[in-house]
Amino acid sequence: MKRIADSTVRRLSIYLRFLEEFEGRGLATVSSDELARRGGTTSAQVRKDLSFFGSFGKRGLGYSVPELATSLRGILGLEKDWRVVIVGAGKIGAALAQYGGFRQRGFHIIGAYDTNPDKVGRTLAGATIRSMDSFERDVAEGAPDIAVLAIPSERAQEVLDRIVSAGIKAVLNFAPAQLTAPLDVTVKTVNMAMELEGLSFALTNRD
Amino acid sequence: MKRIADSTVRRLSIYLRFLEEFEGRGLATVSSDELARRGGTTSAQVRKDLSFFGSFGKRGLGYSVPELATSLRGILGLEKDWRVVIVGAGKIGAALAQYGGFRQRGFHIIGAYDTNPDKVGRTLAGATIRSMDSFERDVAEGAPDIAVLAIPSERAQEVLDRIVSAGIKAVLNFAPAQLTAPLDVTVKTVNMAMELEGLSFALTNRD
DNA sequence: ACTACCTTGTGAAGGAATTCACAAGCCCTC
DNA sequence: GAGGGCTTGTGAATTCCTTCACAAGGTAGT
Repeated sequence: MKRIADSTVRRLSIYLRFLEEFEGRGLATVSSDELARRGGTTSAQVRKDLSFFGSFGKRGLGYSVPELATSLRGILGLEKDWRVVIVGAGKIGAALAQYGGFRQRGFHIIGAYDTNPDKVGRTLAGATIRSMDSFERDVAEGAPDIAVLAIPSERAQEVLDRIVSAGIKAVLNFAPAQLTAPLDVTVKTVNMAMELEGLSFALTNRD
Repeated sequence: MKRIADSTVRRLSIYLRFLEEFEGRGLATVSSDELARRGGTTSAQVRKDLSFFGSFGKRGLGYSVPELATSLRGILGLEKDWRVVIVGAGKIGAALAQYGGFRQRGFHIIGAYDTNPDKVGRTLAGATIRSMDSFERDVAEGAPDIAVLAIPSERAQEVLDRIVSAGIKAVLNFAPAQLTAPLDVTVKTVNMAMELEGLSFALTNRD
């Protein structure tokens, strides 16, 4: 398959969110134009995004809401249940663990880790917090698909290396650090400091 | 000034982070190549990014670490102290308020809001949580620059509208919703659900 | 069944961002 | 102070992404 741009995948997420809203309201069909308006893009963009994966609409009519929603869930891999471990049970890790959208979309938290002995043994979103000592063993056994990295940036690369060598191929990183990983491991970084600095830039440099 | 791409601004943030690390280690100069390696980009990209704002290096030598750091702080508007209000004192809002990188980089939380009466009156990161009733009045008085929006998506647009009409020009949104605002208001959205779906896509569609 | 009207799917055009490649400039040594 | 070795700054080339524009195909009404 041709390489799909990151921006395209992000928009598919957005479209799916609207489709689910429409599904809930019982709408039968939707046009690329409606999806575009709600998603802050253009109808041509919507059609082009979808065209990478096939042909889902009916000319003259638009898209069937439930069918397109199902197709998008398939494309995004959301029909599968993903197994997630949270590494770092501090403020951010705990907030994430309790974030409802997680489980709702098929991301199941099967484990949580922290190096702080005070935290080990407590529960977080239904999972018992464990020490990192057992990490590799647990991963071999529980086969998580995704690791959420929520620890201070000083130790982020080091822990990422452990995650990678344990065999996990997808990481959502919240440490404000630029991390390196092999090409077959996908790392997405959510960097609040960077977003704030983007706002600072916008406020400083407007016309 | 020519329009600066979002991606450029994000990279400037990254460069600045490395420069501050180098500053701490007492390094005097750095080349575009070193910055590129650490930032996961190319030396040409680094030089091009900087060239939009001026000429900061010495040919044959590289960049003075403290000088470039100062220049970047200036470009990003970080020499100023920004006044931030947090709207929504739930799990995410609370985690954000306590995030250390905030104050450290000159973002000062001057207020917090929640509609839940149980939460009103408690303190969050040194600020007393207030009811939204006084929001407009408080904004007129305290003149915050940035609002952090951490409420459920159903009410996000409505609250954003209040933020906008109160006169705030920069918003960091954590609700998984596509929001619309006037062009002179900058909205950055951090959408965890979208990032997770991006990982799901990557895991599903790899070669 | 014919016509009028929509909306998709997609090559082609256009625009934006990245990478290339090299002249210009600075330092250091001899 | 001339030459060699680096590294910057930047037009030009390239690659990537978005927008345009329209033929193809479907619906609905008569």
